Amino acid sequence: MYTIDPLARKPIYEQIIDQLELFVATGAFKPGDRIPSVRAVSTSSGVNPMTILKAYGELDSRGVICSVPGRGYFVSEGAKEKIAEAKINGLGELRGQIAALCRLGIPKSSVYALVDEAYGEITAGGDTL
Amino acid sequence: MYTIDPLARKPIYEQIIDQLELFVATGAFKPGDRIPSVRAVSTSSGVNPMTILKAYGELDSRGVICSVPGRGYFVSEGAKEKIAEAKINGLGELRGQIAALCRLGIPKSSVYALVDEAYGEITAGGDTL
DNA sequence: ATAGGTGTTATAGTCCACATATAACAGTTT
DNA sequence: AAACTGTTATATGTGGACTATAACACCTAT
Repeated sequence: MYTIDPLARKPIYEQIIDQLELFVATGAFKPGDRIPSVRAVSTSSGVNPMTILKAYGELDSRGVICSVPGRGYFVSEGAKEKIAEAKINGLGELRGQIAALCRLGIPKSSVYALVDEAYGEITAGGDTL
Repeated sequence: MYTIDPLARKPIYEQIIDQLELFVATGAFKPGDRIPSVRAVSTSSGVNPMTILKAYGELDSRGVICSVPGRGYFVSEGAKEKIAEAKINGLGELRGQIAALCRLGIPKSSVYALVDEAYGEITAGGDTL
C-alpha cells in the first residue's frame, strides 16, 4: 500500500501525502480512481486511522483527491497539475537551501553535479519535460 | 548579535548554529576569535541561556568552536573546513529532495535555473570556488 | 580578595506537533 | 441486515523545543 517509516524525521502523514502524490504523478493513480480506504491503509500499515485521515484530508483540501462519504476517496480531475503547481510554489524553500550552500562556499559545480546525480538516478538520460 | 525568529519552523538553536557557521565561512569570525558569550546572546536576544548553550554545545562537539571555562567560546582552528565537510556530508538529503522533484516531473532545466537563481543572488557572476 | 564576567550542570515546567486509542454517527453498496 | 465507506469527538501519550531558576566552578581584573 504505502511504505511507512515511523522512525523517520518526516511525519507519517507527510510520508503518505508524498507517496500518493508520486503515484498520481507517475500515473499509477489516475483521475477517477479510488484510492485505498482509510481503514484499509490503517489495517495494512498499523497506522492509526486518524493519521491516514489527516493525510487524506490535507490532499482533499488541495484538490488532489476528493472524498465521497460512504464510497471512499477518489483522485480528482487535474490532480497532477495541482500537485505540480504546489511543488512549484514550494520551490522557494529549496532555493534558500541552495543559497545557503553558496554562502558557505560550496562551488556551484558541486550543486550542478548533485542535480545531475539526482536526475540521473531516475531518468538515466532522457529528460522528463 | 544573531537574528532570531521564534516563529520560524526552524528551531532557535539551529538558527544560531546556521548564522555562526555563516559568520565563520565568510570570515567575520576567524579561528581564535571569541564569540558572543552565552549570557550576552541571551540578554540581547531574549532567548533562554539553555537554548544558546544547546547551539554552542552542538558546534563544540563538531569542532567548530571550543569552550574555555571561565573565558568563553572561541572559534577553532580549521573551523571553516569542518563546516564545509559537515555540509558535504549532509548533501544527501538535498539530493533526495531534488530526486523527488524529478519523479514528480519537474524538468531538470527548472532545477538548474533554480540553482542559477540561488547562486546569482550572492555571487552575481563570480564563481566561489 | 572581591567582584564580575565566563562556562556548566541540574531540576522542573510549559508548549505544541504527532500519533495513538476508542467510540460513535452517517452514508453507500450488496 | 451486513459490511463496507467517510466523519467526528474525546482522551491520552510521547517527544522535541523552549523556558525558568538556581547553583557551582573557573578566570581575570581591580
